[in-house]
Amino acid sequence: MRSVPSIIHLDMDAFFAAVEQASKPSLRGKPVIVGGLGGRGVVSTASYEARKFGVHSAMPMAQARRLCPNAAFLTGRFEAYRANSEIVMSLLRERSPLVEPLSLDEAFVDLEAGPYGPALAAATPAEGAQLVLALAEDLRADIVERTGLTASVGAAASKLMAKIASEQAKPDGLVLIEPGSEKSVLAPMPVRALPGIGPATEQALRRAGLTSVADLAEAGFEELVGLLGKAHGAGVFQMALGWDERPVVPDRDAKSVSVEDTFEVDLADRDRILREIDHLAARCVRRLRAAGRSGRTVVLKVRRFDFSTLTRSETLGGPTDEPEVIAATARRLAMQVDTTGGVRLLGVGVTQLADYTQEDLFAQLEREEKGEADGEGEGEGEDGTEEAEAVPGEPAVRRWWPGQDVTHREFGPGWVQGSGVGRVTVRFETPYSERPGRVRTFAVDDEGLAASGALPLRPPAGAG
DNA sequence: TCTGGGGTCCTAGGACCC
DNA sequence: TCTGGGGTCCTAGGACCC
Repeated sequence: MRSVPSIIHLDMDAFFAAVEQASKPSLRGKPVIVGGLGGRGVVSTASYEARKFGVHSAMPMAQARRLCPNAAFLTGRFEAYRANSEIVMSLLRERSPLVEPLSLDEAFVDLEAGPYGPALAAATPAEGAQLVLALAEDLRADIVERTGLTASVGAAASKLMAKIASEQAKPDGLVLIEPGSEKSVLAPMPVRALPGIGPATEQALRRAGLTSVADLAEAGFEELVGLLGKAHGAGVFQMALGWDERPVVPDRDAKSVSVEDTFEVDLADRDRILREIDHLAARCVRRLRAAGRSGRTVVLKVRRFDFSTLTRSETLGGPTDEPEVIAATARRLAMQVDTTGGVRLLGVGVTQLADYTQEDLFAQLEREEKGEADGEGEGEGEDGTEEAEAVPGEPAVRRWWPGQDVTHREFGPGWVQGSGVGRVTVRFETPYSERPGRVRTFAVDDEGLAASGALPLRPPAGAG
């Protein structure tokens, strides 16, 4: 392993919630909870103010509301998260071409491959560590300057230790783990501190009397492989010794594309289930095509009323991106599963992706014979969000969701605080407002009110 | 008001092939 | 008529991560 801690792991602090607080001045310093707001939603991200009340990711939203009733509860605005993620990733790429994003808010960077690589290679370990610290602080400052958001950074000689270090650095911090000190840093930690050890593995290890990383290192390769299986056991043993040679790999191609929906009320009706599968297949295809890819194996996922989950898959003769083919395959798979008692979730996915779209000749031929147009629409917007189901003979009712960006003809840009009983409440403020904005209430069908896009967190250059 | 959505990797059995 | 042994593909499920 290298002698200079030139691998960094960057993790944005409470990313989704932080973007909301930066976008909405009235929420700064207040508990903010982002996630699914329906009856079956869970918390995606809680701001640090909300975490003080015990709210955390993956917690059922109903429980979060009980713990922290005065928080702002918002649905995700992925457009805004993606835009800020791209700014952060571009700042990372200025430091090295070897950037490996793990999600919108997390990435590894190998500084040795970047402009400071030669300096790092020539430095003594002590000088190298100082240089990495300076580079990391510079990066964190750039991120604040460009987005107003804070990031935590870990630096080490391996991905494993860089990730452990960034965890220690949270929030808004920087931690460097000296090369050579890996084993002693890890030893006192609980086994759950190692990435890849979740609740099930923790339990298996606990039953064998292993609770700390030191216990794992002492147990040895043979015992861990016996407890956890070949691959996992070997991996856990290496991690316990602080040994990790995995390279930072940029631009990994996705291996699957899938969409799924949990329904507010379990679905019992077979026809309704088949219609939902058609919707999901159409959404899945839209994502597939946007990525310029096609897939050979179609996967149907069903979660039943009792939360038991199963998948059924079918591999086709060749890759396809035809909505009709994917929908028909998923429907066929659905006919094989017992749905009595109701279905809580349905999902449609595609794997065995082909590098780029190879036209499915059979489906194309079939389509030409029938003279069909492309399967568009499906009652959803371009971004895949669902629109209210159209009811013939009735005007469409507009839906407003908490957190949503809007503009009003008279009052300008703002965001939806809440809506109900025919009213929608809007707070008029932008990321650049110096004070919390004013609140006004409108009829849900107010003609002056319209949905709008997310504003950048920093005013565009030249816009004052 | 119990438990989202989008992924990755691994295991294991049976089919199939040489 | 006491059994072969790999390698690869397909399918299903499970653990884990953010």
